Amino acid sequence: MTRSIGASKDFVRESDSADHVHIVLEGWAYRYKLTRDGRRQIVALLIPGDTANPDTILLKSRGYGLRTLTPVKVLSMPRERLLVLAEKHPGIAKTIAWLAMIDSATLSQLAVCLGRRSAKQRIAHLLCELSERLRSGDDTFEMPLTQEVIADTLGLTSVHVNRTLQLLRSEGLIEPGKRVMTITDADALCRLGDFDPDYLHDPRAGSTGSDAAMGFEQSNSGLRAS
Amino acid sequence: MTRSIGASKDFVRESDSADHVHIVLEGWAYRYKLTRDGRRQIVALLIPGDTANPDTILLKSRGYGLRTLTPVKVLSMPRERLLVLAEKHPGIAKTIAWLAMIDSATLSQLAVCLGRRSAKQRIAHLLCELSERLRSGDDTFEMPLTQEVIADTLGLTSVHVNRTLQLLRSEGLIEPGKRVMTITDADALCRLGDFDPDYLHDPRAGSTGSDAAMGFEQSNSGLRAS
DNA sequence: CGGTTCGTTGAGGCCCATCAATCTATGTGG
DNA sequence: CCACATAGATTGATGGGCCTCAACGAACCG
Repeated sequence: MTRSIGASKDFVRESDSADHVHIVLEGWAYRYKLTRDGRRQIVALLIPGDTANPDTILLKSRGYGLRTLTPVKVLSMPRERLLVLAEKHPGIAKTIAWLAMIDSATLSQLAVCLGRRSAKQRIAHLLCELSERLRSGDDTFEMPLTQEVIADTLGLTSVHVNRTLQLLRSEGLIEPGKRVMTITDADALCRLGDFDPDYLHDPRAGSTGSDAAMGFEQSNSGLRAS
Repeated sequence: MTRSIGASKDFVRESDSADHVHIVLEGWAYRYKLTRDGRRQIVALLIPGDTANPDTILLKSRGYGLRTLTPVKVLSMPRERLLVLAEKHPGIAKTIAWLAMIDSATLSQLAVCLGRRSAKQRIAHLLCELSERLRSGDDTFEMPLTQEVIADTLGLTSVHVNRTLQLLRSEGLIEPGKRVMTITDADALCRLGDFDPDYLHDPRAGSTGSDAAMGFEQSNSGLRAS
């Protein structure tokens, strides 16, 4: 059920049949889409704990690929088993829906970045988001992202990412290292990137006084069951 | 439970408490997000049948607003009632999850447009998508979209949208009219926009031979119940 | 030690934003 | 019915952010 995969490996291709849901347990990966002319847009960066393809549970989407950045350990579950579980346990069904909704919210944020922010702002926003999601506590965190990966995430070119990173460094906001990023001025970076740290913390709305909601399990990790 | 709203009205603001789910029954609307400096990114165009805020069911997202384009009739349901229904009826729970996943898929497409396509391609893609979603059959359809709305959807300015529309017209691909759009050369437009008509037709994956899946209701409209 | 990936730097140019003005259509009130 | 206001479409001029092409350096690895 769990699988170890090397770095830089496509473990789901666009053409694959979408019959398994994958959860990243260790390492980094990403979800991406390709245009006909070969350009790439990374649609989600996946860190430990993330569900790589939440929509596979109900959709024959097949519209994207999944690729590892580092060596990765994934938990893979057959879609149909999840469907059985979801039917029997409302808590699991709810968790699945919740994952999809988190995905939507994250993608909306990405759309704002891609559509309405400058390169500087996009990078600032991405770094704030990663720092937040990794909960590094420290302002320094491992970031195994190639400049080209950053570019394909933010709709830029690697050349321009390079120059923009240097710009941010020269302004004292960040200090990039090898596979490591240090945020020197978190406040300024958040302001620049128009980053709202709350949008990730969306607690489940279910627990606000509704009897119905109380019937659901409150665990955040309904999919971790073997 | 159903409400009629005039044109160009915010019926949900970013700051509103997110306690109702809205389904568009008639008219056009959109979901949008604002940046701190006042720029706007439209994150979803809503046509009759669309759920305006599927994520509200489980998330206290509140990160976007909803605004009408034309006079609109919406069906609004309290979030908590949907939670109760979802718990009792797996089919409804599944429909809710399904809506969220469709939303993700659509947003992924948008991200590709915003990140990796030229203005010409973005507009071509949008028009192909609208034509498909409206199932107009005909190549002419009502399209109550301001050039500024198109711009805010595609991450452009209205000025550039104007010029690009003229360009597409001069190339014989489209024929814009007042509140109406005619697609003159659908094949060329799809090719230009790299449009895949299948990505919208995602049938539910549940019905492919799984006993578990068969247990779910197959209706596409689990939310239309009063 | 040669190959490969990734980062870095430079020159040049285009796509699209910005600013601003004009024009049209629509509607509104007197 | 006309004067006026407003929203949206159109057009021009200008500039800049980012892309493209290209070359080189640096780190890593078998």
